[in-house]
Amino acid sequence: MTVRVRFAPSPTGEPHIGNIRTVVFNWLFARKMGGQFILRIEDTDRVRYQPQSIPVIMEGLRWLGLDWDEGPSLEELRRLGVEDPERYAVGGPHGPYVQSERLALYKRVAEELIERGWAYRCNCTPERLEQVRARQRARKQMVMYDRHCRDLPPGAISPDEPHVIRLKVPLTGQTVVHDIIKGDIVFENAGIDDQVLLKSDGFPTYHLAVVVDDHYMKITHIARGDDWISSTPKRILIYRAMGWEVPTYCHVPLVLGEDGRKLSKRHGATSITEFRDQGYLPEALFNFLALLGWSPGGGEEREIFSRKELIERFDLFRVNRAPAIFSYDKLDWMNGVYIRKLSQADLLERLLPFWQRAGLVPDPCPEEMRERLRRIVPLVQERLKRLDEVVEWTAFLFREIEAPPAEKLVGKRMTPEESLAALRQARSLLAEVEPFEPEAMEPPMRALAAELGLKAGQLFGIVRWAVTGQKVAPPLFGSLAVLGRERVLARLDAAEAALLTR
RNA sequence: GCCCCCAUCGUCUAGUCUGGUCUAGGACACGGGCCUUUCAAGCCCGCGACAGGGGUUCGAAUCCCCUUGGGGGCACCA
Repeated sequence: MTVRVRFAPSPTGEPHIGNIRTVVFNWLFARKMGGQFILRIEDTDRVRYQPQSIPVIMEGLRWLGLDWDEGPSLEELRRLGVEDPERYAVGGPHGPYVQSERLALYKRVAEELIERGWAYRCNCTPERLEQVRARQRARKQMVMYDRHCRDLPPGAISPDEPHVIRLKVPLTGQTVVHDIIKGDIVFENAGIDDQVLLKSDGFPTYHLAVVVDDHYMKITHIARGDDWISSTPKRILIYRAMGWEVPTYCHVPLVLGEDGRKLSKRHGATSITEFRDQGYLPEALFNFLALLGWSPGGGEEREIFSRKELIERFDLFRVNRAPAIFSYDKLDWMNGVYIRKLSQADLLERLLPFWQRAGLVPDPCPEEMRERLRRIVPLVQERLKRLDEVVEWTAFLFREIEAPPAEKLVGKRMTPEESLAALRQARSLLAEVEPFEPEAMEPPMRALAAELGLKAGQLFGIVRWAVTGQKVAPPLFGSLAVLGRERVLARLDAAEAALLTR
């Protein structure tokens, strides 16, 4: 039997990185087992429905390299109003892959459940239900439906009047969830609510839709967050009632924020889009996510794995039982590792949009500008943890700077007069040196420092402040060369003036 | 309130199933040093954990029980 897993997002907003981590596990498992990974859109919540989030979800998956083998077809995406539907259309033999297109199927199953004695119609008003719950809360009882309509005679509620269909959960006995990560989990049926399966608007609830779709789409393994554990028995009951085979459950622990609480906005980036816009590389994020709650074991002490290596090593059964905290620090480190591994040409392409968005480089980028960028890349490559940092590292190379305050132009353990003299000497040296390249500049500049009785760092520090306007900057001579002699001399002159008028 | 899950350095984890090789290994972060034109990168060193208590056993991080702590769920949301 071939392994089939799915990601079934609800289009109610941007996918959360914790869910994406679970998607990574699903995808890895499918690829490892030579199975299929299916994308299904669960748009049964018409209240929270946000159609724009559908392409955002798909774009995020694409960006992270999580390709799906079956998913919404061209026609389905068109009907959803997705822009550029050709880009995401996949289709497949078990469609439609959008739940709002499968309503007749859910209704049929719900009616069959009634016929089989496993469900019943209920026309309790939301007001009454709220009263029941309030009373239960006040008495500190378990909050659940009081089964008011459960034993009404058949036909008491007409199929034509507004009503919902509820699951008729056995009053006694136990339901066991066999979970490959947690083991067997036993639930008393008496504690399971008579869940609504079909809403009065004709849409199914998640519990019905997910079972029906997983069954007809032949899903074999369900790996999802363990916040779903307590509702799993309801679904097992539906499988049994319909005589369907129950898939294998793998409840993976949640991803928490750095304060140990459920990861949310206040912890930092939580959606794929944000991670992309902050300059995380998809391959780094993928590597990091794969290792969040799972590790290859076997004495393996590496942390950096290619996509191929992760597929080879991945094992759903080895996923950790305890929840993991998302560490932005470690992700930053790993992203830096991946940035350093990039070829200069590749890094340039990835940096370009960040420069352009900051308005430092025009879009499209002219060829002579590209030539300059090629010389900048090696200056910053080993300093970046995130691509967006390139803007602050290199802005001084693109824009005019303000002359730094005089006190910054005084070298360590030097007087203003000594600094001024050093600046002038450096200026005349840099005015003459030929060619205006690091290899030609550095030796005479070092000689100059020695001549003035200065450490190289003292002299270079003054020039750095004068030319970059910053204490910290990319390597000095590489920066000077990129800037060009003319602008360097102008900035040195401005610095000299600042020092004189202090 | 009820139900469920979980528990190794601050964090991610190896080791747990198949007790001894664990005076518990690696990585991030942190502290120190080397290198060095700043910052990085790199290299070296250091700090740092089996939640607590009972068992079982010759022997427990590993098996069992209790306590504590953390997390999740209890909708005509997913």
